[in-house]
Amino acid sequence: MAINKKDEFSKKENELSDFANAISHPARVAILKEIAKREQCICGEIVEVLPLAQSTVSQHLKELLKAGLVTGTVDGVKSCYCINWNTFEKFEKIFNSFFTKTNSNNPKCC
Amino acid sequence: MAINKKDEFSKKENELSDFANAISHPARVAILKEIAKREQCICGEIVEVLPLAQSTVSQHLKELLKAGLVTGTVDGVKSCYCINWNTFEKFEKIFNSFFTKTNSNNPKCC
DNA sequence: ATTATTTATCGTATATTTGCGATATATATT
DNA sequence: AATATATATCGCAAATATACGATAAATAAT
Repeated sequence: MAINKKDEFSKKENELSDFANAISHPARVAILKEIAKREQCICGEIVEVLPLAQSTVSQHLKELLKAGLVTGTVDGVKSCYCINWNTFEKFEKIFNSFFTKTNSNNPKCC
Repeated sequence: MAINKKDEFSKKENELSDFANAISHPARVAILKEIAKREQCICGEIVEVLPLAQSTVSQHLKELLKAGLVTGTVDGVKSCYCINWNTFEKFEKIFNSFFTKTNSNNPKCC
């Protein structure tokens, strides 16, 4: 883009969009699903399941880490990833506070 | 990207990531917030509030429409937008079914 | 009829994302 | 020590997203 305008928005707006951005690609949804299913997951197991190259999966995992949706620990040569439920809870709270469905069946709505 | 691999993922994974993608920019979060606050919102009122050009806001609204997060009706020269709560409910269901927090305080997790 | 207002669309520039192969790095195995 | 294995990072190409000004289109006001 010409200029990045994200700073012009509030912190909460950015927190919410950052979280959403982390799950805005089906590969990252699939990765989270895989980790959640197994409770914890070795990187290689994710690579096996996904239709993507190892380096690409590694990049997606890095993004999920940066956004705080997963935690990662090194276990020898292997890397173990888990869901960071705290972040999910935080997101749920922010999400609800923003979009409280106060007037869902308002006749004025189009 | 070299090749778009989104087709390789399931329909549900794509539905979830598409919804998340729609709210993955603070401008779109701010737009949704503004509409939710006023129950319904004329395009011009959103443009007034946001730090973006009219054409840019229009583009963001188009994306929100495409993703089904808002509905839009024409009222003379003006355009009226409302939150489509059905989509939000649908998202909530898919989101919960994917990430059921079955083992949140599992000691195995890292 | 002409002009003003409102919003959508087009064209364009730039930034970011996605994806992969190649390579680096770090631990395990022989 | 040499080799194998697992994962992260680098560099690049291509696709998308973001942003704006200019313009089109459609209705309202004069």
